[in-house]
Amino acid sequence: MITRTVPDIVVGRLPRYLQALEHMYREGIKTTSSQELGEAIGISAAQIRKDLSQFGEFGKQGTGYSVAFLVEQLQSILKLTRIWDLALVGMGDLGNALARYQGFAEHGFRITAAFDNDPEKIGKEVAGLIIQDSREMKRIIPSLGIKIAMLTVPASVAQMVAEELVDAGIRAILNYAPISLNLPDDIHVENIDPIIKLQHMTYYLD
Amino acid sequence: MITRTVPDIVVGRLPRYLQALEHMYREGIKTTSSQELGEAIGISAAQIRKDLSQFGEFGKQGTGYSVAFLVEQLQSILKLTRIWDLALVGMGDLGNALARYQGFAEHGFRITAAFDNDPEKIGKEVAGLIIQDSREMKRIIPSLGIKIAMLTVPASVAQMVAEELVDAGIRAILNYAPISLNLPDDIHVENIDPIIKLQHMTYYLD
DNA sequence: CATTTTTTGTGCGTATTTTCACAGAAAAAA
DNA sequence: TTTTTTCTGTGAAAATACGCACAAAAAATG
Ligand SMILES: NC(=O)c1ccc[n+]([C@@H]2O[C@H](COP(=O)([O-])OP(=O)(O)OC[C@H]3O[C@@H](n4cnc5c(N)ncnc54)[C@H](O)[C@@H]3O)[C@@H](O)[C@H]2O)c1
Ligand SMILES: NC(=O)c1ccc[n+]([C@@H]2O[C@H](COP(=O)([O-])OP(=O)(O)OC[C@H]3O[C@@H](n4cnc5c(N)ncnc54)[C@H](O)[C@@H]3O)[C@@H](O)[C@H]2O)c1
Repeated sequence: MITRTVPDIVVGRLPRYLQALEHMYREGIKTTSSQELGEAIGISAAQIRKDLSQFGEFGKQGTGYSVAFLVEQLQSILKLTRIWDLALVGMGDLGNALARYQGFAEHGFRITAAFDNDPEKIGKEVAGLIIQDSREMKRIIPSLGIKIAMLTVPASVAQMVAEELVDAGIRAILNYAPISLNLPDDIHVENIDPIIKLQHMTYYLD
Repeated sequence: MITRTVPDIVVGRLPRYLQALEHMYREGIKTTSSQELGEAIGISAAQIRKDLSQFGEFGKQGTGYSVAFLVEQLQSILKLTRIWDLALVGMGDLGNALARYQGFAEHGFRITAAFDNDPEKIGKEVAGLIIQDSREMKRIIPSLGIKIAMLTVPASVAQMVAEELVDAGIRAILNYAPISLNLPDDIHVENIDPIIKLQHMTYYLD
């Protein structure tokens, strides 16, 4: 049996399935179908079944899927059955909002270290975290085994700071700076940029 | 001449081209090529040329593209040659960070109205905006001609508030709540959700 | 117990998206 | 001027992604 590598576009949809399923779980819904799940998130039922079939058989004909079981399976596929430590770099307005956001902890992501290079900010506490000097990243990040960073520094320094993060052993970066980072191929970068999203939407407006 | 409708996936890449080109412009770079632009953002040169060819011929053989001219053209295609007014709904941590973010204004997006339903917050000022009662959305939004909203309320009320926004004449929503909104097909919704992005990345990590 | 209904997993055809590769235009070099 | 180099725009090919439609399994109904 050959283990075909799963397309990234499929992997990218799994968290959306998981989000909807966890919502159903909280609502007390025990069972769902590809049809119902698809309607909830605007994806065709066939697509969902095809995507899931990449990883195994999780449903029962005539019945559909057990919500709790499918949540478990998706968490396992996405490696969410452990706690992931995060580094947060750049404690300005956005960094502070992220530090206080409860959603990360609720989903097994723990912000374990916060960094800035502003002497005024270093040493201050935010949401139970002491802001540390970003010159210490290379020492602290490996010592805590952190593999994922959220980058909320100004665009002008984002590339440089990203390189420092990679140097410190970071393997994945969630980049909020409005610039595309140029990093080695084995570093996973995802971008969050509201301007890009707004510009996408204006195309369709008058 | 048939005006083939441009694939959404192509439209979605244009803001990224624009971002990189504006960066080049600020750096004083006058001319670029599909090759160079592609390397800057990690997209193949052929892809960029194909995408642009959907809208016209913007380059010169042997020379490439004038950065300033291509910026102008992309802005025009994406309808960015005007100011877009935005409504910001939900003035918690994230809403406040967004209200203070300068990037919107720098790109022609003006947050014109901010709403919340918390009596403690209504009337307060944030970044020059007076927070208004969200019960007034239906009156205020049309009166200011606002078509785009950023939604930063708790997930539990996001669907309801989104429907109120549509009712108030909003045509496009940038949704930060971790839930998929169910709205009429002609409303453009884009989601920003860091958890979804992190869960995508963990798949590739050990 | 037989029949009908529901719903999965998937083979296969279709549609969409990406890449290739090259003619031709402009610029640079000879 | 002629030749060489550079780089676009685009058909055609290749690769990827999507969706239909159905056998098979389970549950519900009669
Ligand atoms: N605020 C928002 O809502 C928002 C929204 C979208 C994107 N962004 C982007 O996110 C980033 C941060 O935005 P912000 O509004 O919080 O900006 P900000 O200026 O408030 O914060 C940036 C922080 O980064 C720190 N910093 C600067 N250089 C550093 C370095 N070399 N190492 C470590 N820390 C450093 C600064 O001291 C500051 O605390 C920017 O790139 C911005 O474009 C912000
Ligand atoms: N804070 C973050 O960094 C962050 C990151 C990602 C996503 N989010 C999401 O963004 C949303 C807001 O996050 P937050 O941390 O700012 O939460 P928050 O609780 O600080 O703010 C929510 C705000 O919405 C207001 N609100 C509640 N019901 C409302 C209604 N019916 N009409 C108008 N306003 C209403 C509240 O009064 C509050 O001011 C949440 O859905 C959250 O999951 C937040």
